[in-house]
Amino acid sequence: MENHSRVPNVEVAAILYEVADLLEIKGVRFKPQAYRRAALAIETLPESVADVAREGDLDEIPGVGRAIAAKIREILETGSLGYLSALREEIPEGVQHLTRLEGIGPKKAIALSRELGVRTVDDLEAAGLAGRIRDLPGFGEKTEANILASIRVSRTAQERRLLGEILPVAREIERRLASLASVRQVSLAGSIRRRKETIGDVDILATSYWPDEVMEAFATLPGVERVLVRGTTKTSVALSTGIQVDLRVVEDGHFGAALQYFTGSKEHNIAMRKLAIARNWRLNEYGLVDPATGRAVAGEDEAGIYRALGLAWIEPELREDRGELEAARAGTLPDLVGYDAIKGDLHVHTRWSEGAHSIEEMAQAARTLGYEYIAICDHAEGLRIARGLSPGRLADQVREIERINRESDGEFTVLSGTECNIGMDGTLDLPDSLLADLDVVVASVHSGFKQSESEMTERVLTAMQNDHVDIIGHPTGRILLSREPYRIDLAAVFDAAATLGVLMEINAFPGRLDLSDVNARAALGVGVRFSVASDAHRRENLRCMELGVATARRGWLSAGDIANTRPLPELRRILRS
DNA sequence: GCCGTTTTCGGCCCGACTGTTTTCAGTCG
Repeated sequence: MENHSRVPNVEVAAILYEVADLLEIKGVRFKPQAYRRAALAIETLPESVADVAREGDLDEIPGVGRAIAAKIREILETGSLGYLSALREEIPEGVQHLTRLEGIGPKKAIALSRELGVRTVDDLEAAGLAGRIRDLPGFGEKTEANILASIRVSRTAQERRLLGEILPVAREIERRLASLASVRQVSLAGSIRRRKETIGDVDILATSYWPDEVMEAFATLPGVERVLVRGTTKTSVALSTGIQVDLRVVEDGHFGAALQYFTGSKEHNIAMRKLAIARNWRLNEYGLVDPATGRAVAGEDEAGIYRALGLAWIEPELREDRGELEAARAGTLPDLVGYDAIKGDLHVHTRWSEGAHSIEEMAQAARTLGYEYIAICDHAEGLRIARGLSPGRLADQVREIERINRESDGEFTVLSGTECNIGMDGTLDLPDSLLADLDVVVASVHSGFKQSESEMTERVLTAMQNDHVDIIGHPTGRILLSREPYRIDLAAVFDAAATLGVLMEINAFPGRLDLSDVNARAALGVGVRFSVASDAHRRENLRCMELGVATARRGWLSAGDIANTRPLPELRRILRS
């Protein structure tokens, strides 16, 4: 009999995060940090926090001491936390909403609530339009105008956007800045350099001896709608698309320190600064400095800073304070899969089902990318909405692929395949006799997302038992910013995948990135191997492979963990074993 | 509330920008 100790890690973490937010609003010092640290550790824990609690090992989680361990146990047993309820009672209703507005922190939110009785953003807007904010102590006309502007921005701009949407925009700005005569070096920084799956705003770093010229050029780039902040080292603008871009300009000699600092993550940097303090140094965006002598120990390049702190250089994708500093000290950082390591794409659609291009067009585009092979995995009959192929049509497609390979120069191979549908009971929508003739069988869930966790887990495990299944496609079904993953016991799925030799897909489509970085790392930990695949529906989509590789890198994967970094003969052996 | 290459107690990351202030608090990243 299951008790409710299946509260997912993310829910436990969410409660602790809210406690941190409310404590911060109360003006409590240091505790918010402690709760956030514990929440982050639980969010990224490879195993279920409920299992850890059952073993009595909660206090072994970094950042979890006696007090927070007790609160976690309460959450696991009751599904809620009395301490949080009490905090909610204490904080005036709505203050939390107000702090989400740019420029309003805990102090201003409390003042607005206490003095004006503001409860909602709508209340706040009414007070601002009536000119009642400017008379509060510590506020003025400009603050009032800024608050009204923040409300307008919050109504148009989305909170976060897909990496795949932002990356091209950021690269275009980077390119324009690099072309300025006054700019010496320029780099993307922040979460976009770390290739996080969603991005709040774009951070760019440049070096120059004429920062004012750079800032002027930046503030007048095409697409800039509003200048939010304008200084000599930092300028922030809002693009007409609602995307915020921050540019920092420093001198050349500080490039490494500034790049390290502005790349983050915040948690990674805090851990770095603690290492500096332990050596009686200081780390900031201008360098690693010995305060006793005022001399810079390092700062021109990133590697020098890591080296001075006794660490190997850490790839940006790993900088989340998830153990990378310890690994860098011990010399056990993974040799991350390179962006150029992919030799083929194992999940591609064509015009035969819902794709836009022919098999030959997709193959030609893949060849242009330097690939050696591509697997055509159109939907099967179960997905009528995607014009899935009947067994007869699929047999036709296999013959067509054979013809294309026969007529090719032999340097590129089209593999036959399918993305078959895993039915509600785990059965596949193609007969085994046909699956046996295909090179690559991807099996994915496309419907019935509301099943219970045990039903969904059983369903996927059943599909994996089929000897012909090589890969589980987009294993959690999530759609970033719109659909939550379905409930499934991933630990059980990963164990089975490792045992059966079934690959887990890291689907590189911009809105999926499924498995996620954290899930991929958990799977890696139990010996799972992967396919990183574009799920392309047209030629241009093949390029989103980059996003999947980024996710794999954030999940600590090496090339050897990914089947489609292997040359074709070796790939064939992996698929058949 | 956590934690220890200074520590089981006394610390806890650091600087830029803005606005309302006459020397600094609040906010952000």
